Amino acid sequence: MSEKRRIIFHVAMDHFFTAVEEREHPQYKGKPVIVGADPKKGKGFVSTCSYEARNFGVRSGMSISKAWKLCPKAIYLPVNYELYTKVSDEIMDILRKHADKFEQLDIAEAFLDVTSKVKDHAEAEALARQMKREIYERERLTCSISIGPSKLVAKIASDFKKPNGLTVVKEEEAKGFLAPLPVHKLISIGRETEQKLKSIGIKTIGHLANYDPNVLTQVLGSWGTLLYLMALGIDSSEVGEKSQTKSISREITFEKGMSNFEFIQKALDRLSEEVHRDILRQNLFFKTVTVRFRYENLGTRTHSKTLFYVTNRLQDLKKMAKELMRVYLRSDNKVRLVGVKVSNFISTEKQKH
DNA sequence: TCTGGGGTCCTAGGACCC
DNA sequence: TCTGGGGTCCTAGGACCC
Repeated sequence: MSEKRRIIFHVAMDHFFTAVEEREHPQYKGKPVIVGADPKKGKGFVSTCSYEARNFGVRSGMSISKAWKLCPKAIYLPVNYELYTKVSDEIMDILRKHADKFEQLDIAEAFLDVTSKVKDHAEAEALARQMKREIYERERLTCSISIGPSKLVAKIASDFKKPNGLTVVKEEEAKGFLAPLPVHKLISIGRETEQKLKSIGIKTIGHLANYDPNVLTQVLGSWGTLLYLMALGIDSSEVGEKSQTKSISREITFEKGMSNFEFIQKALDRLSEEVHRDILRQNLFFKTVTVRFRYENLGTRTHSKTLFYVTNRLQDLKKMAKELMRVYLRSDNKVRLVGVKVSNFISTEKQKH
């Protein structure tokens, strides 16, 4: 008996933040809209931009000052997370009810396993269209859906037709579909790995798929094998709800390097308070505290300490952060960034047992 | 080219236990 | 005391993602 082929959807809302803003303010439609940091302050990033803004060369992730240079006439808006989260929750509810298994990736993206809901690709396409229709009717927003045999293929395919796109890649087409694409399209291949692969002559996913996996392992360590499988389109990872929170952190970058001990201490206190609020909200108890310093000349250092008990108390967090700072902070170098992180959680759920 | 901030996962050595 | 092997936890750093 052969395993039933999986049918996986990747759903991505089209330029989500600006689309919501345009819906709320119809007068913005057809104009370049940029959601992100305040360009007057010159610091920070473009979070999302409309297609009209993209025509000026603006991209998400770009520094806001660069966006300002490219398109000073654009409508610049701050990020209204509360609103976007509310809209996102509604959309995710629509998607969830069509899926056997559901996994939200971020505020605007999700994976669905719909294997038992459809009997072939024609039905899968019809389902995708129906979902698009429901989302549009309820929220007046469009999305792009890609259908694939795995999360890997569906996610990569979602770049192909945007906005309001629908892309299908069948299992037998997966290898050929991936082959001509550059390796960085594979998730977890960034700058570093791309360079390493380039140095042994690998530029496309097809090159990777035809390479000797032994050599890949020598160059990249144990996950060379994993990459090789990905290049062949093989990905058996399941669609599933996100696992529990592993860490909570806050950090802040100063305008200039600081050496004033008290100033840094105060910043750490404030960050600890913010982290603590999150801990209470999520009902978590932590064991490990990490502080992070970015120095002007030394790069970034992290220092952590693990308690032999769990706690959720602000005073414990502040005390540990302060201790780590006392022991490790280099007084001979100016600090550009400080951060506080807690991890090693025990949830209250588990504690009941 | 390092612009910010929030995460996840992996590696590797050392401590410690059996 | 170091002879092996295996496992887990702690700490630090790095790559990568959105």
